[in-house]
Amino acid sequence: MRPREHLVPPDPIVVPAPARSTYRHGDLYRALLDAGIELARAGGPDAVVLREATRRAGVVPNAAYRHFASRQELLQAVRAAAVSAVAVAMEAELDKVPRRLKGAAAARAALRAVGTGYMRFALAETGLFRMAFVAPEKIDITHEKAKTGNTGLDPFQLLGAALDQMVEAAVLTPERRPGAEFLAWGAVHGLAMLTIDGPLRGIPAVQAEAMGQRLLDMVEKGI
Amino acid sequence: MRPREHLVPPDPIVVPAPARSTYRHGDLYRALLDAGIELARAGGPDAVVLREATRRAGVVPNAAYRHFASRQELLQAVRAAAVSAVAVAMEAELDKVPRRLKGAAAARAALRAVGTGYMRFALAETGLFRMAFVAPEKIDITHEKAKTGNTGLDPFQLLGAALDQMVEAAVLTPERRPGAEFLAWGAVHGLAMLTIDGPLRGIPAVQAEAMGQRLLDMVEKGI
DNA sequence: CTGATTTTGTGTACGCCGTACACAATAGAA
DNA sequence: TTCTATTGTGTACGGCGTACACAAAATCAG
Repeated sequence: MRPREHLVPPDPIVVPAPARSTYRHGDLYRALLDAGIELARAGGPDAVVLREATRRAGVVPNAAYRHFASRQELLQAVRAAAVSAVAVAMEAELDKVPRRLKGAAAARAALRAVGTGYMRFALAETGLFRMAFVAPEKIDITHEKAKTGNTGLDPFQLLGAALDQMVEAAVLTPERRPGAEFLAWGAVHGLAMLTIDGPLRGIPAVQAEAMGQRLLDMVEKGI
Repeated sequence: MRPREHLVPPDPIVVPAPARSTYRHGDLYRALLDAGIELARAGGPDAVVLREATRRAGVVPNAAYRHFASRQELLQAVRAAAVSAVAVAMEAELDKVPRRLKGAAAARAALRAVGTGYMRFALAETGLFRMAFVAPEKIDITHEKAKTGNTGLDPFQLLGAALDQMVEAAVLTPERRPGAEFLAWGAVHGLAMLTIDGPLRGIPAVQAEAMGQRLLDMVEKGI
């Protein structure tokens, strides 16, 4: 828990206050989560301000504490939603893989789809992407349902499945399989970071895409 | 500029107050920068709290504004120092490369040294590493002197030099050279992030090292 | 050397944040 | 219906970044 700059409320104009009639809100948990997601989408993890979320839900700041023990807990919930969105983006790319592809070609295409989905999500939803992969408080490799896409798999599992497929198709030897997700994930993740935050920031989407494909070539060849 | 949690001062016990005798501090800029570096080392970017830095320098909060226009500007200075430290870590690995190696072997060893230095720094100085590569406010690919190591090169330039060496040694074809730093950097950076913040966090140093070398194999083979 | 000027640190103040604690309004159970 | 657990409110605190007016000391003009 560290302090942070003070700020004009993240978005003071939009969503002034829903104006509640009943004393009870109805679904404050959801409202706060949604507000948090919206804030994260617009400005990444730092923009997820508890007070602003309650403001948008039309409720007093402390009301949040009936549903989240702390800001950190709200952040975790938003994070889970962001991770889930990444999974959905991957699944979208996987769906584009032609069904007619078999064996090695299909396996390669699947791995590429997973990587491409990841990269595209990073570019299209930068705030949520950053939210998804900030340092969690505690190590949670737990595959909670809140983090999955439509297939019920989270991003890590989707990647693992693609790699398994490569082993089956004999594109990847079984000895190289253990830990391979970290090589692939790491490579793609790093490039994504360079593109959204680092020296590659602001390059045209076409070039970013090209660089992404080139990196996937490298992974495919070198993994 | 987003808010952040409030906190017990990052380290309330240590460094209570140097207790100044003269009205002027002497070198407040340096003192604040050093305090900032110390804070970053201990807790990453979020731990760099302007008020705490002034506290450690034994000065009133606003005094900082005579040397930094904002907290953000202090952060930038700390960041430059962190980047410089990364360069030094890379140079340390480069120095270990046996002088007798020539041509291809030397080039490969240099690239590996750069990557290894990066990874090791990430593990050994996590706070500074995070500081070095947080999203800068503005794109600054500027190679300022504050960011270089002992050779006068910053991390990016050290990597570039290693890749140039690979082209000279004909390990890397000239067509593949442009943009190659982003592939290599991205891959290593991503793995570093997974290791310090992601699912690989907390794994024994030996395993982390092994994974790093495996990733460098992949880069070497696939770039 | 002396007085004016510039630099650098101080004091006070504001609004924002996360959050603790006591209290009020309501919904659901008995 | 009354009792009780839940959920939202009011008030308050301390920490943060930072604006503005002021004070001390170093620097410079004469």
